[in-house]
Amino acid sequence: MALPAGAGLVAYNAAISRCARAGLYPRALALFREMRGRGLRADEYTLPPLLNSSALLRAPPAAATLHALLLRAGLASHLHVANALVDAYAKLSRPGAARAVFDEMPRRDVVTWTSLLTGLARAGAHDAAVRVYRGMAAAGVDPDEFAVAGVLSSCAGSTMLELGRSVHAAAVRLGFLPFLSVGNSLVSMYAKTGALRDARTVFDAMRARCTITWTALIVGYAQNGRGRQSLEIYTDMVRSGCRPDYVTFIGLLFACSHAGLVDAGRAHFRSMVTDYGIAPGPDHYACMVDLLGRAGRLEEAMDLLNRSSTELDATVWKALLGGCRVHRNAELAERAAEMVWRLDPADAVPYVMLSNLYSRERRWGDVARIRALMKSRGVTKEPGCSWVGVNGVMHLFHVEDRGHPRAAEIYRKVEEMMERIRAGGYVPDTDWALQDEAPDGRERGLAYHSERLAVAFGLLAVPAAAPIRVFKNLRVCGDCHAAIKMVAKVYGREIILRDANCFHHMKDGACSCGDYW
DNA sequence: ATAGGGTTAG
Repeated sequence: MALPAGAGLVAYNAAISRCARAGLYPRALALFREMRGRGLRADEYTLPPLLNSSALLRAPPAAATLHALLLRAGLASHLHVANALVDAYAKLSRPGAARAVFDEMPRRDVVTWTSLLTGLARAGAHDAAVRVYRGMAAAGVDPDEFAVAGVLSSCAGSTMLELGRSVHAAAVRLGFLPFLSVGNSLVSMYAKTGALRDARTVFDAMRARCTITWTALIVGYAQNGRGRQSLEIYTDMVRSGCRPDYVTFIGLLFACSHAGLVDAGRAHFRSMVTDYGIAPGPDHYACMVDLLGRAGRLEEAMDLLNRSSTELDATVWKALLGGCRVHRNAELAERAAEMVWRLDPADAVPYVMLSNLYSRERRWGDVARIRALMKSRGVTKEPGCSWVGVNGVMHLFHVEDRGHPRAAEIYRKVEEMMERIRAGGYVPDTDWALQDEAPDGRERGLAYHSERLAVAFGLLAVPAAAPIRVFKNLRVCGDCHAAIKMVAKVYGREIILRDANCFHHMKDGACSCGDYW
């Protein structure tokens, strides 16, 4: 089929490797079948590019077959083969399998550790990834620039600013700053942990920048409520001769969306296609729908979707659902929810969104109906939790959580907070009571949502001069948003709340998100 | 002839 009849093992290995490098993964696997058909056995040079190809093709069966084959061939203890296997499982989002291979290895090097680390990070297991980074150091393996870039990404993902700073210091010491990947992940880490000024400082100090660097900064500014500056940075990027890519436009449209810049968003969407030849993907449509939906242009959003040529995914419809919720369009919301249910039946978001919408409309019968539907379909919502870092220690809170050692004090602080903001004119909005509920499905009051507990603890434990940095795994509840904004004003504190959607820099009673989230 | 990295909305 491809190689001459007498081709030997070395010729096949070389050909397979070339294909894998060139991104011709199916061809690499086909060559392997051909090779086996001719009675040649894979060796330690054959397997790594094959494992890599099957992982990048998202072909778990192929990877599993290769795994079985290398076990039979006695190649499992070969370092490069085992590393490739760890990485393949990591790329296939199977961190458990990657870990199992890792644990069995008689010898590990920095590549082994880094493969596991990035695999965990990719699966969103950032805490585990950080533990791997520490384990590597404990095992006497020095991190290299790959490991540093990877762990910084996990610092960002788990909002560990202090750890991120210490990794930054280590990177300086080890001379890794000139590596683009390290600079890029530093920019992103600082931006994602709300330390935008530090992100900018790193960015300015970088000797070379690439599309990823600029994109990280654009997204960072947008996430921190500085959408207009994101657009200025984009202008600088283009002026500097750097070409935006698919991801850059996601960030850019996201920035337009968060800043409410409808015209700019439309223009950039067009420019992406006409100036850069990038076909809009579902991600871009989701951003555009978000942008138009926020502005109340739900019809235009639907129109855009109807004219789209790509296959739309659940995120697009969830974005539409978000717009419907804000602009209280129940009819369209139901259609959007139907689409999400079709594409991603296990997702709790449409239920929560619809339930919020109905409860704001005081349609309690529909609220009950949605809740029953969710229950009958066995869909469960991820429990909400918030955390706040004090002296490098994360304090985690759930709804009505009394597990913290200082719980009594924290609850007293919440009471005090509520009293003071009521005096300042805050009125509780009980329509949001359904946003966060205990796992047993019982409705709860608003007073002890996890974000309030975390803010109360922040008031107690964070030095007065420092901002209180609170993180939440889901979107902040609307009532908590209003309450915490007022807390920031009444207590004269800066509160930086990062939720699943964006940053909320709250100061003097205002929020950087512009009250849309 | 072989293995690992950084940016990505909701």
